[in-house]
Amino acid sequence: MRRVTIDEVAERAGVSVATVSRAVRGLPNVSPATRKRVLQAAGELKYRPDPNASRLAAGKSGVVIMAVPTISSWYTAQAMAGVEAVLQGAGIELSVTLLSDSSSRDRVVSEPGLLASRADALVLLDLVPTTFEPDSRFPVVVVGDHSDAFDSVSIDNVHGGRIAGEHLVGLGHSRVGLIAGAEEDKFTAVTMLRTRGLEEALAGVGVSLEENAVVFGHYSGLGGYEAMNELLARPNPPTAVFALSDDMALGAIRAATEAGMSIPHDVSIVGFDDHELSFVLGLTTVAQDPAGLGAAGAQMLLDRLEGHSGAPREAHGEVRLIERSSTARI
Amino acid sequence: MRRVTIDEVAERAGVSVATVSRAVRGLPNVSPATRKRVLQAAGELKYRPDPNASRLAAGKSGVVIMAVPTISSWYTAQAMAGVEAVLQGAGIELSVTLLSDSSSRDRVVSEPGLLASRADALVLLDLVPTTFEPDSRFPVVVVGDHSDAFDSVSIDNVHGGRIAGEHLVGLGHSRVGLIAGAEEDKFTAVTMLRTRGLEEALAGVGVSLEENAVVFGHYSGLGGYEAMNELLARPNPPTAVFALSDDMALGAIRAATEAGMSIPHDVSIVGFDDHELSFVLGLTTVAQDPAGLGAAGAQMLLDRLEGHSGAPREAHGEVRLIERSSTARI
DNA sequence: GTGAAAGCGCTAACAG
DNA sequence: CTGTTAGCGCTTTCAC
Repeated sequence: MRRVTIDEVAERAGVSVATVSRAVRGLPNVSPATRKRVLQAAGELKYRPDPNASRLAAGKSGVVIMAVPTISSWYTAQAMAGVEAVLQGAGIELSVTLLSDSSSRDRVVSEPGLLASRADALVLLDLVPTTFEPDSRFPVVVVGDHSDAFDSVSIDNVHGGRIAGEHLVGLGHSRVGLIAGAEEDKFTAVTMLRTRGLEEALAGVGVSLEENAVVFGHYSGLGGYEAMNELLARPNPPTAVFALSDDMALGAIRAATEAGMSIPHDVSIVGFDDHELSFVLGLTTVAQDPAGLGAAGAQMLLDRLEGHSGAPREAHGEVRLIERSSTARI
Repeated sequence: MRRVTIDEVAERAGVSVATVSRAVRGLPNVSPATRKRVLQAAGELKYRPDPNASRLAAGKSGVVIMAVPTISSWYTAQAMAGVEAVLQGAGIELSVTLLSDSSSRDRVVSEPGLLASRADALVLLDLVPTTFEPDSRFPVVVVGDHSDAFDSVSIDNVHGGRIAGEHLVGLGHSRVGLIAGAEEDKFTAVTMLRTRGLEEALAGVGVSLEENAVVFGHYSGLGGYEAMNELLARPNPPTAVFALSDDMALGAIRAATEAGMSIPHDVSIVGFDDHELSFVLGLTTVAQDPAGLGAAGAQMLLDRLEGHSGAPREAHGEVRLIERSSTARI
């Protein structure tokens, strides 16, 4: 597997390395005959340009890094798939970096430039840089959250929370519980925004979200299960529960069922995400499309890489309520 | 963000570039005082080595590529997380390549060397190379499947299928249905092996898996849902169903419930994976740990990268049956 | 349309 | 312990 170099191809084709370089990259200024000869030689030798050499010489890396807070969630996987799809189409490599602990997140958030040495551009999932100044030579896009300084693509989380709340309110519920994400959610405003949306909906009918009707489920199924158990143990349990992710909602359903309640008869549950199992399990939920967000973000990056400059752009993904069988009139 | 080069750091620290190179990489043969001075200068200048230059000069890329058949499944996400964790610990980048269509899979499977130009090593998820010859200079590890030619780490799928089958048989079931993966599963033997395990268990009590008790669910929740509906529409529906993934099992549960059946009373269901929601939803399943597989595979790669040579090694992950509430005596 | 030559920024002997 | 000196393989002016 010794590397076949451009020199060998040049020699075999009887041309200079410069010509080989042009020919294999499809650049102009190569006669059809020469190009054919070069391509043939390259093929016979199984020549593959060394990406590192190319990038070094060309002054760019051909790699974009995607930094994610966690890798094994439905949301992350979807977003990655979306990013990967458009990047692959552009011949760019996707490198994934996990920022699992908050110290590594802090580091990237305050100094995204650290990653600049490893790639041409950066996509941040649910993370927004604080002190970093935009630099036209190092495009950064924020997916899943909003940023004033960088390109970003996100959903309207307040609206998402609101439609969930309105749905519940519309069904006559006034005592609604909230299963929020993680308490130490410092870098994403998601929990906060969705909560605000819910509160707005409740306020519309003169109800407020009680302090002790909020529990945290850490965006996991198990977390949602435990959170629901807590909720049900309260003196005056809610008649409806809004979980900020489908995983948590499903856990909540389980808890309610085990407690002998039937859904939606005894308690209504709304989730957020619309991941595949939600359909299958009949969960009413606020649907979003993280793969679409990722794809849109990657596209913005590509534009920047192609020289597009200008003010930070902002795109928004859709959210909509999908009514299934986990909610009902009280 | 013009690149700060090693020369500038060298000049500022009053040493040669070679010394800077050693110092920043933590190599020996640099006096503490000098190292300190260099690091300081580097810090002030915000120097970051150009990865492409480093890789080119060093003759290696510091990148390993992981090729996956799909990116947005629980299994893949878990495996990626495992790989990423150990690679990150070794300062190696993880680049992900999606091989979504079978032609791209074909290409990689028959010529993994194509990816060799982009990385130091390759981890293949559920894909095993056919014609490619191992090359000590380009380590390849297969995760999730077995290979004679390469290092591999997998689970005993036959055993997994067997314990699921034995569990069902032990509960008195003899008419069991199978929800298998995708029909066009050419490159992974997973479906085949688990099926064989089930058949062995059934054979133990003189029963055989009937042809028309097998349907395909494409490893998705929706697929499992539809597959279960098919199964239930048959003349003599099974009293127990083994789904080759939890996603499909959960879909199957939904289908059965909708059909007015209660689980496990009317029909028992066993899944495979033990992903988080399975616990939450009380699914009896064959547990496996793809993150562990990924981590083990990455470790093997690291060993190879450090010069370990020798025959292909083979590691196995555990599988075990977790009994919950979706199965019962007939 | 094609070639010669000068690097891209860094690492790795080899001296000292 | 530190500096010198070749390249790594490719791209890119600038001549021809």
